[in-house]
Parts: sequence; structure tokens; C-alpha cells
Amino acid sequence: MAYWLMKSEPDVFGIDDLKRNQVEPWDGVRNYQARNFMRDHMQVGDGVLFYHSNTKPPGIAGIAEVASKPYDDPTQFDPEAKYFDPKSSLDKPRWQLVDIKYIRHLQRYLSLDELKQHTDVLTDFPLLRKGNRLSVMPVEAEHWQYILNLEQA
DNA sequence: GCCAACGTTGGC
DNA sequence: GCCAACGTTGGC
Repeated sequence: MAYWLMKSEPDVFGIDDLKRNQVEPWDGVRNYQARNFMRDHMQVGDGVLFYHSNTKPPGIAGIAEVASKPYDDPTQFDPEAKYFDPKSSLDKPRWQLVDIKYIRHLQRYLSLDELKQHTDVLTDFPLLRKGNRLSVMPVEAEHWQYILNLEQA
């Protein structure tokens, strides 16, 4: 069992939307590193920290779970789709995704500011690394546990 | 294969 | 709205 953090802009798709839909294909990832995490390393049942980016304040909003094996992101084939990729094709698909299932909101929102106050424990937490732009990143088990404890604090 | 130009992310 | 970081593109 592995743990992940996935970013989304709440104006586009936030934790409330996930709660409403329950399960959602995590489409639109167009970064190879992020894709590789989904395609090569995610397993059904893995834990996901649902992070709100590009909002005030940014932070972790809830918990979700990987709900499918990786499969081809359908939006890459659709010329009308925002995430259409003309270099992708049905026989040579570039982008894969997984479905994400809603588990729960955090009891309280953990802002990026607050997380930054714990860099002593959250060393090498990718989210806190300078210049980090990855939308999908691995979370170590100890960090996962620590963050869920912070929620109670 | 190098690298400058350009585009995107995302915090501030 | 600014800008740092950094990935991608394309000319050579």
C-alpha cells in the first residue's frame, strides 16, 4: 500500500466535487513524471491526499483513494477536449490515469502554511520542495501518518 | 544533442 | 498580476 498527494484547483475540481461524484477519472495530467507515478506505481486502494492548489490558502482538503488500475486518459484522443494531445493516438497512447474515490474531508483544512511549520518532520516532503510543480507525488508512510495526526491537533 | 525561447504551474 | 522554477519545443 502506497500513499500519494494529488493537486487540483478547487475552482476547477475540488474535494466537494469529488464528494458529489464519489469517483472521478483523474484526467488531464500531461507531465511524464506524474503520469509515471499513476501508470507504473499506483495500486487500487492506495491512499491519496487531496490538495487544493491555486487557491487561498492552498492546502490539503481531504482523503481519497485510488479506485482503478491505470488506463488510457480518453481526453487525449478527443480533439474537442481541453487536454487533447495531437501527438497521441489510439495505438500509441501517451497518457494514462486512474480513478480516484472520495473517502472523506479532513476534520480541518491543513494549509500549506501550516505544513511548512513542520519541515523538521516533513523532510523531503515533495510538496514543500522549492520549485515543485508536480501534480502527482508520492508520500512516505511516516509523512502520511504525521499529517493525519496533525489533523487532530 | 545543445540551448534559447516559450509556456505553464502555482505561491505570493 | 508578478515571477521563479522548470518542462517542452524547435532551430541549428
